[in-house]
Amino acid sequence: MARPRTPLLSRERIVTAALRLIDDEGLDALSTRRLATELSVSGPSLYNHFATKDDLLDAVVDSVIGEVDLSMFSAPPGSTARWPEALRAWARSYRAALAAHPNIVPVLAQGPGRRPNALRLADAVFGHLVESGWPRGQATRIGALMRYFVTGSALASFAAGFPADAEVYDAADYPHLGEAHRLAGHRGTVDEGAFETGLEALLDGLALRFERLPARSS
Amino acid sequence: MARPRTPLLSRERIVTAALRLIDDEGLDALSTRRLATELSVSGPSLYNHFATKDDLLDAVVDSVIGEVDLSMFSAPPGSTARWPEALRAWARSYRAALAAHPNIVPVLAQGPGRRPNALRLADAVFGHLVESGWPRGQATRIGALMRYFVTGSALASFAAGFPADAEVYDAADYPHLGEAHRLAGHRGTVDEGAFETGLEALLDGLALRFERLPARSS
DNA sequence: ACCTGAACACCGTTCAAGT
DNA sequence: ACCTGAACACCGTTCAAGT
Repeated sequence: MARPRTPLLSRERIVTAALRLIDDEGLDALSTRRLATELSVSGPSLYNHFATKDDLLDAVVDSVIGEVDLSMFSAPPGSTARWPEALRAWARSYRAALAAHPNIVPVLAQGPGRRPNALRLADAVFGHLVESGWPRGQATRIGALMRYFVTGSALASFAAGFPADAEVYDAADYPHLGEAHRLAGHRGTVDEGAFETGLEALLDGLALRFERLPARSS
Repeated sequence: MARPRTPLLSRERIVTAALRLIDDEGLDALSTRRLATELSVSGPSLYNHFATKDDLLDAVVDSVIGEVDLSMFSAPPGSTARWPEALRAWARSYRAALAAHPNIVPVLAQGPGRRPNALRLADAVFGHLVESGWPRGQATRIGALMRYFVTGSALASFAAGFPADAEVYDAADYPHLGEAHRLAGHRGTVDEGAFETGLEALLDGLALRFERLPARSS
């Protein structure tokens, strides 16, 4: 065929197909050749749009991060003590975006790198915390620890991590896990409950620290 | 050569070499052929000791989990309100074990599966919380959320995730990240500080919930 | 500029053959 | 039981060739 008069591929079409493949069959299922087949082109065609497979993965990751709502960080001025509400709403949106694509979370958890949406996210959180009265050092730490918690919670279902067959949990070896085989059945509620409990505990703990902050000038 | 009179390989030798390869060069550098070369045998030899590469990875992961200290959960009886101290000590040991081998954390974060050390860990945490007075449902959630936080914090350095070259952080795009290029220089202290802040906030938040629990009979 | 087939250096895994 | 070389069906990526 050689060059068609209207391009067969675009970065967007490739990213969409790659994400679907990862969602449906896991990160290991994404090979350049397989993806090309899915798009009805030959393998090397992809290299006209992305320099390497890693570059392509970066674009997939950033498209997922782009789904995270950041609007709560540009609230009207004067609402300075609203940071816990903003953080709560953001954490839920962040988790929802990642949990929709759990297979790609290990890639994304490596940090913002040069991905624009990831950098925008970090900027919005940090900026909001500083404007709310947190010292810059503390704001950095809070951004980090929130990312730890959210990515950890989206990385894999806690409940689904336990095998569903009861005979795994020999009472002699694991005296307290007798009911663990039932976890997989409740995976949605267990993970949701753990996330919400952890989020509220974190926000409460941070609020205690915020109250102890020396008075600020503003 | 064929079968030597004293075996060239053992599961332990293979696991040790695999972990070193992963630590030194990353998860992608671990191939069965490369690992075999490192061990001075031919590729297929490994299949006498592990059924698949995934089985081998499972063994590597479990050897890392085996380093986590669980002794704080078998404290003398009567110390029922000691769960925050136990959780704190455990979380630090857990994080230290994972942070020593960050490249394998994505694999390990998928859940305990059938790995004995991972199941032992889950059993110890859950058992201790229940014996301390937490309802079983809450104990499950706390085990989950602590794993979220610890694996998230060990998965990747927050600080190292930001590029060290200042020109990435265009002030027009990211108004608050002007100093972010310095993060990589402080990666140890930033990540340590974020982990400790988050851990204490979580424990404080959980303690508030523990106090609100209806009185228990015992 | 954008696609192709051929080619290179890799993979994980199977299997018959050797001791 | 435990190792070997040969083989199979895959990889990511490069490159010359086509329009």
